[in-house]
Amino acid sequence: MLTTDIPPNQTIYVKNLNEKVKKEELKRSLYALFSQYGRILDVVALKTAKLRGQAWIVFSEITAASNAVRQMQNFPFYDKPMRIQYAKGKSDCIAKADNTFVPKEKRKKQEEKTEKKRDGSHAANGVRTDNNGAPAATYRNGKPDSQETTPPNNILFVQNLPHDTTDDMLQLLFKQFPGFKEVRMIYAKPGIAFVEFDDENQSSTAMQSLQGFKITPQNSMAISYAKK
DNA sequence: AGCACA
Repeated sequence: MLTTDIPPNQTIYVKNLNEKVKKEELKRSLYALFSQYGRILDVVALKTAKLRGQAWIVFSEITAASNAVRQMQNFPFYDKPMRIQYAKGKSDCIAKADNTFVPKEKRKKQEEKTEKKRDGSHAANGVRTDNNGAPAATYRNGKPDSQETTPPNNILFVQNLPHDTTDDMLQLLFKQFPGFKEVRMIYAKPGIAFVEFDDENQSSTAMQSLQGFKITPQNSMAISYAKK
């Protein structure tokens, strides 16, 4: 029996996570890593005995979840390969948007009755406030204007990072692009970093893909070429 | 291994 007999869900269930990573950092890194597949509505992680080492990532689209399940399968994350499946149930933030949310007390045997269609209430706005309808990432957009100000460089200059961003978090994001060499955080100046590639074609690809990428809902990465 | 939303 494969782990794939769970029906597709817009929420993915990730296990075999490194349990030493603190919860907030874990959530931020997961958000950063998985935003490349689509808009993320919520990331849930608990550190209780039963639930540590696991997380749920809620996408706005099932297709995003499917791609994430396939493409990030066994991805080495904090030195452990991620094991990814579809979640078994529906996430609360989705249920709230659905109006099918049942507060915690009557969680026991709650099954949906055969309601065919609730007209009117589609695309409900009850979704969590995490990202106010802003795109999770602008990785499909063309050239940012920061590109026009400084001539191309194999080293990128990244700004507007959360102040507790670590090299590893940035590395997770940038190392997916060919030619990645290294990340250098400037700890004396929180919020910025340099990311080096082998050549400027590669740095430019990474820049366009990650331009505006939201590491947190408040922090869109601003990427430009480093000055020579 | 472990499927929740404090």
